[in-house]
Amino acid sequence: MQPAVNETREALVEVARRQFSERGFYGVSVAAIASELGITKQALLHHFGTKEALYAEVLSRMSGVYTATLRAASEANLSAEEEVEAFFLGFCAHSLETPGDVRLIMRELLDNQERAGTAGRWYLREFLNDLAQLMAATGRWQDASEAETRAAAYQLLGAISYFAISEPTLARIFGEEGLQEMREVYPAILRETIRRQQM
Amino acid sequence: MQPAVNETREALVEVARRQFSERGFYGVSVAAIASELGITKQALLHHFGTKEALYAEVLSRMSGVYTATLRAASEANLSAEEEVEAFFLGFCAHSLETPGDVRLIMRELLDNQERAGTAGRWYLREFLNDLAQLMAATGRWQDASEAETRAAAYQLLGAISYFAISEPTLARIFGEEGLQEMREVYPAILRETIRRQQM
DNA sequence: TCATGCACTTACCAAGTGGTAAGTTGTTTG
DNA sequence: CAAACAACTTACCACTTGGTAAGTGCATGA
Repeated sequence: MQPAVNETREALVEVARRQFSERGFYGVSVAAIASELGITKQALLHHFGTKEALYAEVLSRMSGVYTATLRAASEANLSAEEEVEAFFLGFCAHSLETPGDVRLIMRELLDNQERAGTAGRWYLREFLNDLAQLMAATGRWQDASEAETRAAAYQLLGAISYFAISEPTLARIFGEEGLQEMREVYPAILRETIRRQQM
Repeated sequence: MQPAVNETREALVEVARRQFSERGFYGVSVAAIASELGITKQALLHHFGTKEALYAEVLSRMSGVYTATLRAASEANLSAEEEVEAFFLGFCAHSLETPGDVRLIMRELLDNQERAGTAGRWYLREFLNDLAQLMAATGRWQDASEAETRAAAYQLLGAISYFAISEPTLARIFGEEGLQEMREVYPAILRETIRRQQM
């Protein structure tokens, strides 16, 4: 067994994840990541070889985020409808709580055509298929086409993600208290949308 | 009158808009923008002074995008419900047709806390208020709080935007034909969501 | 004891960054 | 004709970028 996998390496991935989510791949330098831990950039390159490799490592660990909330929603013996609702509300809670994850994924969606192949089409395929399959088990979508089911799922995913990354901007527009109000009502509005979608 | 406002300057803004939307502020160099037009970067700086100023110019011209679709939806004497539906469907069509605009705004949402103040809180405030006001005129939201109405509007805005910027990724996951299917059914699914939201 | 290897450093490097300075055109205008 | 101006150019600048090379110190193990 390997108890302390590698402290510095783990710390680097953690710092990199935060910085990449805040400023994007091009907005972050390896030196900036390393210096936050008080080491030189060459120490970082010693561990990962290239900046791309570090980014890929960060991204690959994100796989868990989506799938974890999907799995968390299917614990009790719920109906498919309840499971779908539980997943999206869980994903919403996670996104508002940890917006960095959503930001990172959003940036990857924006960039991965340019810097293509970094993480391939990654994990998202499996996740989207799982989600579509779950929704297809509900009465509303069992007779719909795959594309329709995916479109419906993607709508909700997008609504949640977009709101999560917009918080700083919304805070500037409506003030901190205005944003807070929106944060509070958002899950209820979302649940309403989900339920109406299932009718 | 000034007929040809300034050809080079206009061309620079156009090229910059495309490049910024594709690679983001940090991913684009002034030299890259200038060289696409066959001029030196100093010619660009002659026109705009700094990279930031050029970016601000690009962003300020984006104001029209949102508000134009809002205004386009309120031409005929439609009910508030129909107007809301017309706006979101129009915005969806525009976003799928011209995803560059949506990408640029999405990048700005992600970055504007870092490079704060570039365009202030910009035009989005006015637009969101107009949209919320329009929705507040419908039966569904006339008794709801401002925060709830805004949350509902932002949901739909997010669903559309997220889908529009995801096209390259979705094409890689589901193939070009899989994406095409989603593109075709998306407006109908969206309209369904809007109508159910209004019930 | 000596060799191996890991984690890390200092010292570089070429390429690229945004930006300044000082012209060089060609056109317009008094 | 001369001054002014816009629209550029070439020549720099200091700085940062990701990455390489060549070590240094230290622990482990034969």
